[in-house]
Amino acid sequence: MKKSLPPKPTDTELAILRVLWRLGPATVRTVFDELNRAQATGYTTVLKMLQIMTEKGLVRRDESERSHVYETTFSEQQVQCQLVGHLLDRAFGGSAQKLVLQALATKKSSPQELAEIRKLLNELEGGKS
Amino acid sequence: MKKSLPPKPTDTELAILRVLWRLGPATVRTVFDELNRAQATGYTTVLKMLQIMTEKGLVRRDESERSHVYETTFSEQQVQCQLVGHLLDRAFGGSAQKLVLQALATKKSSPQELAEIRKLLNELEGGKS
DNA sequence: AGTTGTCAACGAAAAACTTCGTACTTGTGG
DNA sequence: CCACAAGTACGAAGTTTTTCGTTGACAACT
Repeated sequence: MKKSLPPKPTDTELAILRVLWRLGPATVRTVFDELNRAQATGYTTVLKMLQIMTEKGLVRRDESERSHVYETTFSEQQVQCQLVGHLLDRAFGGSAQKLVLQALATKKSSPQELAEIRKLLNELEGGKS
Repeated sequence: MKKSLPPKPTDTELAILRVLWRLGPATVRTVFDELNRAQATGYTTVLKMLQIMTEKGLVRRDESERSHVYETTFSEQQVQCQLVGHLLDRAFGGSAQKLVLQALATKKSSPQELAEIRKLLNELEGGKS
């Protein structure tokens, strides 16, 4: 079974995807309003982006209503996986360890977060078959 | 004290930076040869890229010899930090934890690597001031 | 029927990135 | 001095990404 992988989204596309992940299926108007909380942008710009993203397969469109409703094709995790994989190859020579160390060094994490990571670490080490 | 941060390199630029990190200061010819091991590309293309990267401040150029010698302006770690920070903001809502978990899930790491990570984790938790 | 507001579609322009041909320079060997 | 090899500079074209103005459709309201 062949799994179609998400094309790597650009930064702008990612910003839109993040809105859709947060709000669920939404119209251009909704995405536009939400996006404008953070950054000024034109309505037709968002519309065009969503049209292009539809062509690329990043989102799907329900045209049954006059205002089309867009939803993401891939889960947030799928895309994150894609992006991490890309960065891993391009910048870290494929070493997840280096990336992780860098990430932990880059941004302080709370004790809770560190505990979460430790937990996963235990599973990975312990659950070794 | 103003810290000049590296502009985010594109994928192509990153490929060149990686050669320079690996080999140290090098001429266009050297970078070109090295790059062509993996992917076919033209000599003047590499030259042009290095010229542009010089303008952007990603590399510096020693023109004292006829064949100019290029070297990176920023360390591999500095750029990795920049890229991780970028991805963190754009795709993970700033949560290093999520990125780490994703990275560990994306690619299997060896026990040694996991141990390394655990070590850093201990330092971060223990070295709490 | 006419006006108004909302929407999708389209195309064009701008910006960023990538590639490479061509021209000019300089050093080397004949 | 001439030809050739290796190098840099430059500009142009191709590609991708981003932005937005304009147009036409459609519905609601008067």
